[in-house]
Amino acid sequence: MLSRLPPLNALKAFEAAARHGGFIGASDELHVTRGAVSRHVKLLEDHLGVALFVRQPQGVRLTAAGRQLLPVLTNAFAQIARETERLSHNAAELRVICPPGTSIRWLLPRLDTFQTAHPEYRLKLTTDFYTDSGFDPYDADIGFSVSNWPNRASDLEVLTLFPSLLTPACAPSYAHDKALTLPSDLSRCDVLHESRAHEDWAAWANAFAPNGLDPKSGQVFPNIDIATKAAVMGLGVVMADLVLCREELDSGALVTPFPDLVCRSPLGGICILGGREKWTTPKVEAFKSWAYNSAEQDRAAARAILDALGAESPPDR
Amino acid sequence: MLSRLPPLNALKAFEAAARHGGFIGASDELHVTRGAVSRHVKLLEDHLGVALFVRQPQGVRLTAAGRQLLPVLTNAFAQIARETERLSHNAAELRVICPPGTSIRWLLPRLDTFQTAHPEYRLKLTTDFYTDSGFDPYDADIGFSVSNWPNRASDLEVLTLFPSLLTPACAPSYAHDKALTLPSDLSRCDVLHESRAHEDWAAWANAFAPNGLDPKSGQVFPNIDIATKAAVMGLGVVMADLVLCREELDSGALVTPFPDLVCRSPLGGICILGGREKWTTPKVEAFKSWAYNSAEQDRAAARAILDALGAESPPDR
DNA sequence: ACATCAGGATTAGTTTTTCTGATCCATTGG
DNA sequence: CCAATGGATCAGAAAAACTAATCCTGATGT
Repeated sequence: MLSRLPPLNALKAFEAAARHGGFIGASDELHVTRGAVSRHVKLLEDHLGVALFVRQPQGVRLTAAGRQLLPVLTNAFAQIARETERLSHNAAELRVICPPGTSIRWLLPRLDTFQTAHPEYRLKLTTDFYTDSGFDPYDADIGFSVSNWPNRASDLEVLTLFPSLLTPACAPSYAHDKALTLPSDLSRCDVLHESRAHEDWAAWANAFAPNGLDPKSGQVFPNIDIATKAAVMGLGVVMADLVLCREELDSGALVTPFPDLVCRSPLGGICILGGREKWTTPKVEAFKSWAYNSAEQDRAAARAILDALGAESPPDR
Repeated sequence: MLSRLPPLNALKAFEAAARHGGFIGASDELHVTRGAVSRHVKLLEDHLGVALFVRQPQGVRLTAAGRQLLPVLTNAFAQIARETERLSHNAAELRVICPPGTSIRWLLPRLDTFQTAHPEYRLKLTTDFYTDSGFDPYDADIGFSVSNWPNRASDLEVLTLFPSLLTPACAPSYAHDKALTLPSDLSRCDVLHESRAHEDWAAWANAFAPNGLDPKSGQVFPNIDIATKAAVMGLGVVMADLVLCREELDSGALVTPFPDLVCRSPLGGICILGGREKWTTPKVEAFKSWAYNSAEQDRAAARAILDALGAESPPDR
């Protein structure tokens, strides 16, 4: 393809002029003056060595050559326009995947501030764990761990938003009924789980109640939001994330029988995960910085709790 | 199509870069520096709001978006290149139609001077009367009359090269044998015709030998060249064009029994005919001016003959 | 470990292109 | 005859593209 193309802008001017049947229409469409269109067309005619328009006082008429060239250009430009628009449109879409619990308890309540801060992006949230539901992979993933992101642990970037601090929680009446004062008392309780695993209970039990309870026992709920609501309704003890359950803890709907026995989630915390390729694109950058700023309160709260406990744990990046 | 297109030169730069897998290859192809390509690509990426390349120290790699865009552009540019090249190629071709007699006796002997004067045009000569043998009509027609040009007498331009002057001619021996001294002597002769019509004999007979001979009698040859050669061989009397038969007349191969009885051809003369649309294009203009200049001698000769006869006929344009 | 190299990014300054805005010109319609 | 339409043209101004030099990063080679 050694420079066999005529000046492309001249082609564009000709295409517009031919389509409008005159230079004025083209100049309106292209937002330039008639003279500019006239010049472009002449340039193209000189380049090709063939007249494309017959000039008449009433306006221009296409020559045979012009009639042959027009549809080719219109078609070629349409193809280009279609594809570039599709890319732009795609680029303006910010596809985020976030599991239901985190969505309901953290992301969704804050999302409107992102939309107002970045109206240029249309955010598409998927709460399934991994719907590989599209041509194109997701731009970012919010969640507890790397495990959500399908088969690509290598080129993955991570930004932690806030640590996940765990302690058992239940309705005040339930704590009273079960007379919860020691971790070992939990063996008398109904343990509530979110679906995915039992790592949270296992980690806490490992730290504070070795052999005191079976992490695999108890009822399983589809996500942490429903498990927490079940605890509020007095169905048992949930392993509460101090950030995600702050509302219930603040309002007294849930109480923590062992407020000093707090452990970090083995999953590390809530973070944003993303493929390296897209990690520094403007839209992901915008989302990351919005999310990180939105989590500032949560990080502060977690820091306060850790400090109050004597801070034996170093801050994470 | 309201300006939905990205900067076209940026698209071209991207396409070349993507095809070459690097900016250096593209800069070679486009004959610009690497920086220019880099800038173009960045401009396009900014315009689309999406990265097309992943920059790495070893070079660039296409992103998913770039991979999607590349084939569309390559294809669109190829279509444009194909059509514009076809038009250019066509434009460099000068298609001339000229009947065989005029071709052999006037055009062909002079054609090489046109090719050397205008090597930028490839001349394609067709000696059929009207081969509508192509997508595109002919650029010019050389011949006696308007009649060759198919069904388009209205938007037709004409340039006369030289007038056609007619007088009977035959081999010297034939003139001697038949003792030709008066036009009425022709009734004893074999009249030789070129194929197309008998207007030439009819016109001459009408002017100088009313009722003296039957213009429809005699032998018919496919073109004026063969008819003339037949006359040279002593087969009869041909109605000779003083320009087209000058060689035989000068050499004495043919003689004119009635040198003072010259009439103008009813077909008017040899001219160039052309459609109005192409009449002033550079290539037709070049051909016209070359042909007109090449005919200068012939016009002078015709003028001399007319002057010698007393010039009762006005010069034609 | 250090120099070197390849490939791209960046930037200032220059060249080239393109655009404008005013002016002309030919035709057409009232 | 005059105004309006549609294009051509030209000088000056604005914008874009290009160059050339330099910087940067990771790979390579000794």
